[in-house]
Amino acid sequence: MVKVTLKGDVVKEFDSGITAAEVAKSLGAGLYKSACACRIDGEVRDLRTAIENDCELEILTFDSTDGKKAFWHTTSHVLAQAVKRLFPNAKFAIGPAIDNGFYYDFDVEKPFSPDDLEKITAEMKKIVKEGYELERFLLDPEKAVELLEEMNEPYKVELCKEHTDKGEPISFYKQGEFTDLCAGPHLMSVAPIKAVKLTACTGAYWRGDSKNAQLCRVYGVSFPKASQLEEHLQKLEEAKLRDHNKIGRELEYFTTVDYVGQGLPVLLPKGARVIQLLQRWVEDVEQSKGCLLTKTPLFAKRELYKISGHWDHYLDGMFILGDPYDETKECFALRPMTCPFQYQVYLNKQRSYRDLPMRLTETSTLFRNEASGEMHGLIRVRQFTISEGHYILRPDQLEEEFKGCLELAKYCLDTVGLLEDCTFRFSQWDPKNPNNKYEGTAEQWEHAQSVMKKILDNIGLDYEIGIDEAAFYGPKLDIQYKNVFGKEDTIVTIQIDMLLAEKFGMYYVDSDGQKKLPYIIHRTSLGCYERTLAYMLERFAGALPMWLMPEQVRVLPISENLSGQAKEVEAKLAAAGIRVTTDVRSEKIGYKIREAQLEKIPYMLVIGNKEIEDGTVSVRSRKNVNLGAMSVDEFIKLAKEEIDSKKRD
RNA sequence: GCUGGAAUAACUCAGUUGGUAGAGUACCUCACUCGUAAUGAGGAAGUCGAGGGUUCAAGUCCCUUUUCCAGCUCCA
Repeated sequence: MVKVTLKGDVVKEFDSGITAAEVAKSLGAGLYKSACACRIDGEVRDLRTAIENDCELEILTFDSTDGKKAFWHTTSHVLAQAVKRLFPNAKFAIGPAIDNGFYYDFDVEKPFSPDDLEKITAEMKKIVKEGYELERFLLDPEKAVELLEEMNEPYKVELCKEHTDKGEPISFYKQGEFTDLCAGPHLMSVAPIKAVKLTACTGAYWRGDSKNAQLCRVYGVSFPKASQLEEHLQKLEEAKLRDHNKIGRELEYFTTVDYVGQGLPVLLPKGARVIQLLQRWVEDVEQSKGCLLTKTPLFAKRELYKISGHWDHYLDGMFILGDPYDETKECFALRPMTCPFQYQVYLNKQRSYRDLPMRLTETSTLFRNEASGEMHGLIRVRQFTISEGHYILRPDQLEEEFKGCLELAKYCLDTVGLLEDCTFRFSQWDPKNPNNKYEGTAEQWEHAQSVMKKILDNIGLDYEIGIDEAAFYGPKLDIQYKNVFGKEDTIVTIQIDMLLAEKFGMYYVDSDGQKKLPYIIHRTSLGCYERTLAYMLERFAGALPMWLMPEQVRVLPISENLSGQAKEVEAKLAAAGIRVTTDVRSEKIGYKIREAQLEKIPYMLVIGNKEIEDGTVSVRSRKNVNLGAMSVDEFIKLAKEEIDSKKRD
């Protein structure tokens, strides 16, 4: 007998060797029916797992993350089965569950067309109806490779061979005529997959390496109920309504022009104004934290980048002015980073340990020649402006200054409303990086990373580790943000650099009279303004916090002949420092309100004969709330409070 | 850079097997002077992204190219 501890610390006894599925069945037919996988002593397992020792057992349904994953993973097998039936020559790569569904990579002669996807979906539905049970079986590594070779699956053979040296048996899952190499866990049967949608068909490189063959990746999502699928698709549609690339254009924050070029958005007055407001605020915050503002050139001779290492590591990413390979002529490059420029400020004269830390910051426009497929709205562009700082410091100051940088970034992100959705990534080097990406020795890297780890752990920060995500000169703490499509990018980065100071000969004279190399922190406090604006537009669906709105208040006279009085109100507000306009057109009040609402204007002040008699304004907020009549002074007080507090929804 | 999708009026989109361009909104004019998300009438507006080709005839078919979108790779 085994003792199984269930949810709520309920302990039940079963015969040894009972499967998790049978335990679920004993607990209730409903639970058994909806069970997707289980967790045994904290580890996610297959429902077929036999229980031979006392353990804690949790039955995972579709409501749990891991239950969903098993469900979606099984759906990816159904997808593969359908593809095999319709396209017998397709070769299979991998087909995992992801955060919002699943995908499967196929090697096919021609990528699937939308038409093909429909046919595949129909075949999947057929397979689900056929209701196959999944069977799991184990093979010795050699036998497993043999089977996969027999099946003529070269990618699977390659995957399998990686595990053969461990000597452990290799697991397979079989449903009907279809067998796949797979670690699981999986559903007991394909029958519960009632609703399936294949959402996209794109290219993806084998093993994520662009040097390898490009495969055809089919994305999809599935649910136990059709209504859940509909709800899911509805949510995706709603998310798209927040897409900055859509509303940023509609609300006239930015536009793009064919003949200007890719990745070169044109900021319209509203977008330019928000960025101006952000920049002024960030510069003030930074200076209040002891930062010194610099203004350095936007481009420099090739020689500067040779010292910094950018010429060797980043040439493809730079815009070059001149022939990079003609050493007899002057050649310039637009700057992709500020570091080597800002170091010149430090190098301007001899520095003492007393001068450190020296916190340099700049509102810095950068140029990066991104590959043509990379550009995306305001999130990924070829020219952007970032608050970029370099703190030059003694080793003993590293921890405190690093913490200061993190506090600054968190403060900035919190103020603009993005912090709560951020995640942290400790980006480390990969000694096995095949492209010789990293400068410095293994010792230097291990040292820098262990120092950074200690600092992060002391702070108690919850972070993920990103291998091979470091900068070429050092490890990073990246603050990550997801856009409305779930794609993650870095919004803020703080980096520890123990290499570049030496390259530039940046010394300080220490208290013992010796010349020593400083450490450098590369940091941004709010990231680049274009990207931050994009995320804010998505986060607030265009209704930015009032302190950043280009137009904060609109005065709406009920009829055209009251525009004189309305203009007086406008002047009063403007004098109080509020950004305000008046809609003097001869339109109905409902029409004017509708327009102001669609433009997300925080407050609308309606003025009719009644208000003029009472000396008041009728205040309506963009949250569709009528706040009633109040005096202009009262409203100014209310508005100023909201602006000064940088309040956000 | 790679894979797939797209580009028609300022915007959102329709346009059948190839037969010569259409709606709503916005804009302009006029009337209305209005009470919390769309007043009515009229008008103007398109080299169908660009270039080439097939054809008696191309928005529609083919090729090239630019830009936009999703994904991969890369990256703030």
